[in-house]
Amino acid sequence: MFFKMTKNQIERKLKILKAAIQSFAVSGFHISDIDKIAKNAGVGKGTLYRYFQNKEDLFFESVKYCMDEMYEEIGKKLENVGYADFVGVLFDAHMDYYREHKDTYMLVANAIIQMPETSVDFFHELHKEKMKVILGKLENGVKEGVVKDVDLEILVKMLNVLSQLFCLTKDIAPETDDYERVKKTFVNVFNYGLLK
Amino acid sequence: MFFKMTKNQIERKLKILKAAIQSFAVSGFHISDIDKIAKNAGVGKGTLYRYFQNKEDLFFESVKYCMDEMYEEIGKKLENVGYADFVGVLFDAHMDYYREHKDTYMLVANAIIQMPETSVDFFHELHKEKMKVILGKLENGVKEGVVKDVDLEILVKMLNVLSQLFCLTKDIAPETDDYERVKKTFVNVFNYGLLK
Amino acid sequence: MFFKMTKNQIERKLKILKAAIQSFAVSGFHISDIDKIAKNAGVGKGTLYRYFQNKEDLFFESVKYCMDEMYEEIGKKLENVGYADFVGVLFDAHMDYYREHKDTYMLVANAIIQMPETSVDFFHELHKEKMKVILGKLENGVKEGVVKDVDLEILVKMLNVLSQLFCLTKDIAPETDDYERVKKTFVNVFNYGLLK
Amino acid sequence: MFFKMTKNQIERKLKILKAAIQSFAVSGFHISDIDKIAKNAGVGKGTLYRYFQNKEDLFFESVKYCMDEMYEEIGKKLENVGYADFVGVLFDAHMDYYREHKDTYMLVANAIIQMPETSVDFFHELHKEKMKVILGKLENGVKEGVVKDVDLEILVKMLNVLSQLFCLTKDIAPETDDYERVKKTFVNVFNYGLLK
DNA sequence: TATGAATGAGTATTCATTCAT
DNA sequence: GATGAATGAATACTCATTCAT
Repeated sequence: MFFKMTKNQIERKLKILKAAIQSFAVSGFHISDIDKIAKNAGVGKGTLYRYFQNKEDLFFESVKYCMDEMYEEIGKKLENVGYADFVGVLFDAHMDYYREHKDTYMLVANAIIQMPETSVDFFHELHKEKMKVILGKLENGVKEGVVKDVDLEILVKMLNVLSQLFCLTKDIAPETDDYERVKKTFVNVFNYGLLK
Repeated sequence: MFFKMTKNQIERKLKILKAAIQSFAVSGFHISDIDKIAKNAGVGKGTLYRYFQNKEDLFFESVKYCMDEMYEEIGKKLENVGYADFVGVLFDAHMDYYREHKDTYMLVANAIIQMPETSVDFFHELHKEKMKVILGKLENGVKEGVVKDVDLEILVKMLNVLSQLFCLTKDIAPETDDYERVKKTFVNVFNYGLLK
Repeated sequence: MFFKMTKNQIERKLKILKAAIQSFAVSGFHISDIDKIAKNAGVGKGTLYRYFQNKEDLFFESVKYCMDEMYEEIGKKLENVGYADFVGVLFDAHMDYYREHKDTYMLVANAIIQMPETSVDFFHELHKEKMKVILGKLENGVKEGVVKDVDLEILVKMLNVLSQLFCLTKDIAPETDDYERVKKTFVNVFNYGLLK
Repeated sequence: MFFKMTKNQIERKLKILKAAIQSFAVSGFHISDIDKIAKNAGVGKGTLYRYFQNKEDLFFESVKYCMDEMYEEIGKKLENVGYADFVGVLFDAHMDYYREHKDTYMLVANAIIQMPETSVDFFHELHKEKMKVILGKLENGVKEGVVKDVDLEILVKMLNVLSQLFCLTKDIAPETDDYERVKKTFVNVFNYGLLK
């Protein structure tokens, strides 16, 4: 929208984005109120509309921003991990991120369902992109003969989806005392399987 | 709400419920329009409000109805299955149900996210209830020494959640040609684990 | 919109229409406020929207209503008039109507200019229709050899437009003391050319 | 507003005025957008507000400018005309101007209706001023005994108003094939009564 | 002096819920 | 009991005007 933004403008756009993320995460797309978002961001409504075309655009940008941040951090934690620990670290990475950025995390997890039809495809593309790092890691595991030769693309989806869902499933969420129990089950089943 | 409903009233309530499910599944909670639901059900708006307290109530009852139907059918398919096939059959059961009742399935899967705060707890309780059948099955497997002694409650959540999520993840949905590939990965990893 | 309206509903619609006419006449289309119109009509905003699709529709219906009323009354006054008096009576009819229904009159006169593109054609058609009575009258005059054989359609427009414009031209409006002076000029000029 | 404007400033003000006229003529007062006007004029919004107090002021100045131009040209065409041709030439002058400056012409014709209350009186004064030339012409006609001694002020208004209205009345507009027919009627009716 | 980013009052329209018939 | 007309709170978005740079 702008060729060049001043430092101030970049900060301002970010302030709006943060307020939007907060609102979308807690209240969802429909209940979120542009007026309140602007107020919380400390800017006028008109200003918000200078930086974002409309509510949908603001929503999409919010989700995108959160995904970028989240997968950046999760990716880092997986960088120097051995394959035996991979599943456990992935699980922890999700849970940690969830604990520290609950709103952000929820927004990403719920995004597709709330998202207006038009953005869905683009969002899927974005998601695929983010998964590439994790995928690469596992492919190396296969080459080194440590990881079974299952369909990795699908596996990654499973891991990712599961980690997310655990966060959303209230009674086994990271706040729970059961955390270790949950993690153990998750890691065990994934690493060694269900059947004896 | 009523001490006794006549046959006619029961039918009427059901007609409203069906119309509501259809609308909520396709359009979600916020976009769904009470007026249209009543019209599609062939009753007046006032009548709808005799049977359901408000929009939230109607939504909750809709989801409940769908869950009852869905887990009844999935439960049946798991009744006489050996443990080695358990994961595969569960997977198929979900996918089959999805294929035949796509809207209903989506409604159940998305319910929590759209649901107003107040109903969330109750919904979780409901979900737990439904999982009991599957849980019982696996517990027998443990007793018989065929299934590993992992935390089954958590395992059931994993299985269930994953099955659902596959339906929602566009490019591995049951319509895809990749169905068998997806199933194989799912079953393999769950039954035998990721590491060699 | 409604197959049948109850007496109450007809009254209600009329109340809204009256309030709308008042507002549109005084403030014009753009400045008029749906909220205030509803309030002045003593109904809720939602009710207004039951009877009229949107602001444009309300505007168009308002103008139509005024035209019907106005030309009905002007038409009556022209019914039993001899050709020698025709121009004078037409002039008076306009001025009288203006005096008693200033708002209405102004609304009709200004309608086309404020009207959204889409309704303009339909409005022109309506106007033509209204002119037919006056036209018929003059045609008889021609047949009877009392009125010159000029292009009557055009003449009618001239007469009509002029009468209207006099009302809108502040310093010669019917309130002015100059009224008789104005009328005399109008009648003289037209008659000298008009009568054989 | 400024004690002295530099050449540059005069040019700049004119550029803004031209852009405003264009916009007001095409879209009317309310739909016209200050932002776009400034952009089309190639200046910043702030600059526009240095030269014109507000939107209303800009509108008024736009109309004034158009009237000056228009009556200057029409006045010229009437300078050396005999009284027998006067009505016809006046009619043609209007029509010609309309054809070549349709937007401008419409703006002048519609101005009063769109104009905010406050400017209306001043606008009427302006209009009177413009009519003086034509009036003087006719007064000479009376002195020379060629023109009837009707109330000339009123006559001028009639002539002027009618000419304008013809332009605005769609199906007899100057573009139409009927133009000659219209003109003949106009001239005949007026002259027959007007000339001794 | 020129600019255009920031502002927020203002407004058409929708839709859950009520209640008179 | 059943109906659907009436209601008005709620909300995204625009645009004239200001003012810091």
